[in-house]
Amino acid sequence: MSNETWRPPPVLLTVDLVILTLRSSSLHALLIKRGIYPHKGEWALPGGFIADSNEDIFDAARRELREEANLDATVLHLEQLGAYGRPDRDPRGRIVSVAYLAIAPGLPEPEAGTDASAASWRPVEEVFSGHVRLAFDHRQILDDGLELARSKLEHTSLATAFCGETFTLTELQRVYEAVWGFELDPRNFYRKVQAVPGFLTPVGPDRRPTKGRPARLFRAGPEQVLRPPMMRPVPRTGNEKER
Amino acid sequence: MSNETWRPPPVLLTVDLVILTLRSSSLHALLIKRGIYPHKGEWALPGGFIADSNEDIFDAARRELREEANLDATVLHLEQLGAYGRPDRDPRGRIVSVAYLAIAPGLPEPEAGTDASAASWRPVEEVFSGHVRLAFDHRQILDDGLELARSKLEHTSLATAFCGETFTLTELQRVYEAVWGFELDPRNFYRKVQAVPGFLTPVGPDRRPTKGRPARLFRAGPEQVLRPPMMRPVPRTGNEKER
DNA sequence: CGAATAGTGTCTATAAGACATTATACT
DNA sequence: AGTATAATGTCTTATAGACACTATTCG
Repeated sequence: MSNETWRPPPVLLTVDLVILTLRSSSLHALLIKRGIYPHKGEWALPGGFIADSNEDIFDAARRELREEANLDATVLHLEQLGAYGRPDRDPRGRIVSVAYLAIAPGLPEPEAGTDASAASWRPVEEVFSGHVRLAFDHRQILDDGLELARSKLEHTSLATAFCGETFTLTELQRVYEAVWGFELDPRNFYRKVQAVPGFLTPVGPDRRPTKGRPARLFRAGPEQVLRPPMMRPVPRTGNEKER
Repeated sequence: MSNETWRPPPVLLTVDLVILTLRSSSLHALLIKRGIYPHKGEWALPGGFIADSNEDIFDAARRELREEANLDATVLHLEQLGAYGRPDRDPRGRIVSVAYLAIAPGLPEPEAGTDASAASWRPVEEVFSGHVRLAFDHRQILDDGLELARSKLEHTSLATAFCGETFTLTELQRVYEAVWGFELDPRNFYRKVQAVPGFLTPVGPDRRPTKGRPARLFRAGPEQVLRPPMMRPVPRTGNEKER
């Protein structure tokens, strides 16, 4: 169907980042206010073009994470979400974006990056139920990133990526509650996380002081895959009382 | 970091397809023997460049599915696997591939496509345990596609995409067994699929004749998400008797 | 001692795993 | 009748969900 002289059309490649973290027990995503032409002034996911033809896409994601969010990718969870390539997604031309999901523990205040006039952690609940408009197809990407995070919380140890090096059971429970949007029973949560081999490793005799009884500390265990899984309480998607 | 005149480097975009089907109760993938330069003569996933700057990536996957595998994408399950963009993955230059996973029911014999000197369904077991070399990073892509299929069999109705319009419980069980590589107990399988609301819809009084008692027929039900999930018997990954 | 938070047990319902028998068709 | 395959029940074990009390620290 193609002849000998046909050459495939070149495209430009960007990476976009869905960076999630917990701030005061609620889920936040890092957004930037665009400082340049397409969608200038609108909120968008941090990201940018690959730097040169030899830059690996994953490396580009790490670089953007550092440049735009001032986060060290070597200690962060970072995984690919997918490629977004609708032909009309960017007015500048054919630009395909490879999106990454990053999970950050702490709360380093964001810095405005190169192309951003502002960067800030926004509650995802506000972005969705409120009416924050996102540039390009970034709403879709954020949505997909959230669903991936929600899903991976069930059967992987991803939740620990939201926590620091060590954490308490209550902190871990807050992660599940914030990402899933459900309150969990602390007694059942306690029983379930303890029952998964390799999920959590107790840390010495140290305890974290609180207003009440000090809490035991844990760190992420060796197991990446949770069996049995931590299942989400209710529906995953819409209708299920039917049939 | 970039100055005003800097322009991002263009890349070329391909789509590659992991097409899975069942042939005589064992899992097969469609592979082509490359007929042109890079890795000529080696086995590879079907795929090709996007046709022009206005072609949507998903449409390109559908097109390749038709051109290279003679399959009608409108009735097939087709979903994105991810983007593969290691800088050295293709000797022709910077070529990023967006991989798709396709699930086909029937057994239409493949046709050699444009750039392929041969196309054939190969048992995936042979590709992995045997030593079929795959071109580019296609082994990785096939691996990822397989794992996605295995995983989605657990909590979605993807298994029905391997079957025709209507199917028997035994046929559906063969899908799970072939993809997971485990034999399942027919009695427990029967109980579990029946217990998931919306998974299967019985089809009239029709039965499929066999050598023994004729089997009831079902079609895929309305529910895409399986609750409770059909969980894989053993380990998902390596070590779990520890701790 | 009272307030605050952590840590744990028990009972019940639902789902999983192992296992054997009955049903319907064909020859 | 014999063979082949489908359909289904029961018992036991594991996990999930609901729920309430005890433990440790601080002021």
